Amino acid sequence: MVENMNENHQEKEEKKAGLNFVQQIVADDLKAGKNGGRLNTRFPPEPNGYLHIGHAKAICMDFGVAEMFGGTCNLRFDDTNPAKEDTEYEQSIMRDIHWLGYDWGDRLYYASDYFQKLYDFAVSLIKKGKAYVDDQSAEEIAAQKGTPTTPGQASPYRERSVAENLDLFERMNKGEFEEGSRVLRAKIDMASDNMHFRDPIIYRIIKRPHWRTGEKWKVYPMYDFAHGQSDYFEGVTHSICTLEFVPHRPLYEHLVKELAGDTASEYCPRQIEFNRLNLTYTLMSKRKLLQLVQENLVNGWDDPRMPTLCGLRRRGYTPQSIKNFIQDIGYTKYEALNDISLLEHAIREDLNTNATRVCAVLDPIKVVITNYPDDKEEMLEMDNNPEQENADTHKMPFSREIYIERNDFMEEPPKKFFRMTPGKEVRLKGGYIIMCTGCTKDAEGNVTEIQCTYDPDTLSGMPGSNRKVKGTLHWVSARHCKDAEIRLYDRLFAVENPSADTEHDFRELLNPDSLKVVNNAKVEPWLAENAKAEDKFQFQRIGYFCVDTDSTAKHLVFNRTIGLKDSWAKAQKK
RNA sequence: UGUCCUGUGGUGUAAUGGUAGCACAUCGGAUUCUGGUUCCGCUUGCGAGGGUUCGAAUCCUUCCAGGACAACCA
Repeated sequence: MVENMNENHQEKEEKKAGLNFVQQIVADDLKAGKNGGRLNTRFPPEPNGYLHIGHAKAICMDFGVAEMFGGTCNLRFDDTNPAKEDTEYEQSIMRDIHWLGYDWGDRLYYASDYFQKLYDFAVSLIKKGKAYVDDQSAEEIAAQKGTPTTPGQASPYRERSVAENLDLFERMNKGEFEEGSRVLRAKIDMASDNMHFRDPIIYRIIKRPHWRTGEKWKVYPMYDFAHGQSDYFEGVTHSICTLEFVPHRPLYEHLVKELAGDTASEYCPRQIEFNRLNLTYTLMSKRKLLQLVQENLVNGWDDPRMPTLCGLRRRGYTPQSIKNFIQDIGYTKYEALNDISLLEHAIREDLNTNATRVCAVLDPIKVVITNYPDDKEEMLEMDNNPEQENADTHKMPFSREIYIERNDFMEEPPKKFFRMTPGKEVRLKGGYIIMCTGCTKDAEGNVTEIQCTYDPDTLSGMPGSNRKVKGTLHWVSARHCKDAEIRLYDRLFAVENPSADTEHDFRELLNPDSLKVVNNAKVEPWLAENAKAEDKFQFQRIGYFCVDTDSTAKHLVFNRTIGLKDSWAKAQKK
């Protein structure tokens, strides 16, 4: 009995220890019965751009914590700025969330659905003398705001009468005034230590149709006047966001309390902030990513070099690898810079167990097996995946002439070169052991062809194949192979932390070698029939590759997701 | 020089007053029909000082360092 209790106690301790700080807060709130013991989170993107891996971190938190504790998660489009938003982004956001494997069910919301309620709330604040219309320009208002160390000054319009404020705000929304000529401000405290309390602007005029509400509104609420209230309207209990909103939290709470009034003790949403995702050799700034797209420095939002979810998808990243990576880096309040090798490890790990093995030669050189009959061909059995117990096999043709990788041959090799060189044997993956007998060179001394002989008793699977041979090469049959275009992607930026470099424009820091196109690669013929867009393969001894959306049976296109680790290349660099 | 937040190996992250652990990276070695995978091992850490305590990464305090905040963006 005592032992049991100890075990139970330990289990609880361990469970708590495994939770990140947000999950612990949620667990504590649930245990304390806050908000009736409910858990409701929300993921609130503004539909003004494509989601990137930083958003994936938020999605995994918002949907993940709801999943973990049996709560629900709303998808709410924070569409309070018609100047920047569009349904194109809305659609891509929904697709990417689904791709990651999360679903909001029937809990799809839009801040624009609350425009009337928010307007009414603003009117009620005016009536209570807690909001006023300011006729000053943006510059004047900014000048009066003070600095973090010096208090602000009151606007000359701060003490306008309720009647005048009501009248002006109504007319602002009728379109009687130009954009920028008037704003509605909450009257709070121009001397507050928190800049967000110095009479924040809560409504501005935007005379542009909203993608959902059309011409109905001429005034639109600011983030601070929409977010907390939207959470409140939806019954959100935990409003989880990133660290830059920490200084907004007091205002969030201030306005929610104002809205809830006496009922705030029964239900009140709570904002919790975690660190955003920063990755080496890339950027998360939506503005800068947009610039790369607009200036054609990359080929669109889904360029495989982009940290966007559609880019990562096209690059060959799997949802599971992204989730695993996010799990690995964790959630804290420390603004970390995560090494991209963690992401690379996550996708290698996933693809190692799941990607089908094939042969592809990126830089082909012809090898003639001089003692193999010209009219003969064999279909060899190739393992699809040695990491899986019951993986299938597929056939690959072998014939007298094959291609191997140019750098798998050296006439005068360095030490520990376990590849093809005159007088030495190597094994052809899944095929015969062959011995190099010589090579042909052109006038400049470049090798144009290699000659070998094969040992007929050494086909894979036959008893004679058990001989120890140091090197194993990938290859394709010259007569049967297909041409392919291979896009070799590398890190987008040449420097570890492009955001930290204040001396250079970020565009100067791009990696000039982030894309290399190989047009004359040779791949085994099985791929021509079996490679569909987004399929993932391991090109043996090279790396992981994904069929591009541009690919067709006639013109195969593969994207390199990530290379295999290469300890030989690494050793050569030393 | 205001308010708030944050400092644990190279990077990221555990620890909930009780042996500083894990992952990635690095470097060795073993295995291997992928120089991959797998396996084994090494190196490297609590920002600094003071205090409370039998005992401090953890609590208090001072200092140091980094970051956020002054959009009619979210």
